[in-house]
Amino acid sequence: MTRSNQLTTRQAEIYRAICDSFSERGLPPTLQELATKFGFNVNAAKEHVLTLVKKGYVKYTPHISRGIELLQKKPAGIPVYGFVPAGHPFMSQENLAETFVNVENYLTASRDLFGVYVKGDSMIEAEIGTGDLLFVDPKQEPKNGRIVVALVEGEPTVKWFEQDGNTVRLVPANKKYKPIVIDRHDENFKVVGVVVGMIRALDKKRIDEMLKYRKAS
Amino acid sequence: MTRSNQLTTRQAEIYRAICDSFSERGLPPTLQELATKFGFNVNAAKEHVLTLVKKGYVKYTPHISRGIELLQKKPAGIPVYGFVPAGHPFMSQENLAETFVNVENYLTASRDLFGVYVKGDSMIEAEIGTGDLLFVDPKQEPKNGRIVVALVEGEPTVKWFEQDGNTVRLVPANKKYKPIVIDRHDENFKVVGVVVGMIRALDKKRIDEMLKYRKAS
DNA sequence: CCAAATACTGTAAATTTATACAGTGTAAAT
DNA sequence: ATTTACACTGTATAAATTTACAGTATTTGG
Repeated sequence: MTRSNQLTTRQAEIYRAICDSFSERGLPPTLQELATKFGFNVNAAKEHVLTLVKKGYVKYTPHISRGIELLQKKPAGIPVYGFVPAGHPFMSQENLAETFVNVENYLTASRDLFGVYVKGDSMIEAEIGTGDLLFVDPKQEPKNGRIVVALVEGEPTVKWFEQDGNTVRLVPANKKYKPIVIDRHDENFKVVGVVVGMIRALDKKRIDEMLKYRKAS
Repeated sequence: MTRSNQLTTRQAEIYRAICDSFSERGLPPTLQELATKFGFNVNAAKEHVLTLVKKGYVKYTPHISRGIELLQKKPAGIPVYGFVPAGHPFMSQENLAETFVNVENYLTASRDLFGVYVKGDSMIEAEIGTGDLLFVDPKQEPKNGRIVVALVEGEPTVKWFEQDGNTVRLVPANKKYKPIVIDRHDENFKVVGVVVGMIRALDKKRIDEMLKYRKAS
């Protein structure tokens, strides 16, 4: 048997065409479409697809249209390398990536996850600053010590959550500001959700802002 | 005309089913599949899809199988609300979301973006800690003041990048550690890429670790 | 040299899928 | 009161798609 998962030039062309179909139309191609594109017979297309299956590049569900799935989902995420393993973990074969992330499967959260941008410095001691994008899970129960997004008198805020009986304390992570103390059932108070993650663009602008704060403190 | 892009309960069910098909099988459903799933006629399915098109939820390409595309790519992102607008920006109609993020289009980076997990506390003053996932762009030129991932004698590290002529200083964001000073052309030195972003899961474990560091400092 | 893998053609049939046109009944809007 | 939107059924047809089976010619590994 030949080196089992090595693609021939032709097979790589077919594989590439399948990937292109996904990125251009969001759909796998039909066998006919492949055949037309390459100017060969439908059966040739099917054989190629079955070969790609055998070599572990795609999945194929028979008896349905467009039953091709990509197994190495490049378009759905970014390769992630574990940190440290000596040598050159980077830049080598793409295959060495441990996992692929996309936001949803990086965070443990319900389907209703949403994001809010942070404005202000009230959570700076929790390493959250202006421009950061917080991921908020509205289905999760707030617990002591978690960071939550709450509406207080119509105003949204991000704070530490602390509850003692019916008294809730919303504590900012910045000594400049005072905690908000409020009754759990207060009409003007509502926890929107629990912050389960954060993403930050580390471009020049963001870095300069970060340094500015560091110098000031 | 009724409030044009408001979905009825039934329509939302159909829309949900289309989304599910994408996330479970990586494929849009055929009209028949929709019909079977809901126990109605193919034509009912088509009408529903056309309604979703009219209301701006999906795109439909006629005459091909599975010609449904999602327009507001829920499975590829998370709705993001701008922070502040008084009232209840959250919890209301999904439509109010300003944008949808996914990692790739949140960050300005080349296609070869990859991720590495952070281990250790050497970048703690730059608000980067153990467990954070850094996004690294290997195509970007390192410039003074940027955070980079470099290989020094085979060991990968995350540091501030400072260059003066041929001398490169890799500065840790933690007073406990000393900068690494090295020649730009040194064989044992290589910049792997520039850190362009970061994502952090803010679960219980991560928060506890953050608090531990805060107390210690 | 021979077997296996590669890369196809060709015809035909079976299925799946989309479309077309004609209806039905209910509820909400004007 | 009437129109419109909604949510369907039913039958029929056409087109797209997959599958099945039978070949051909070339290259590659042992």
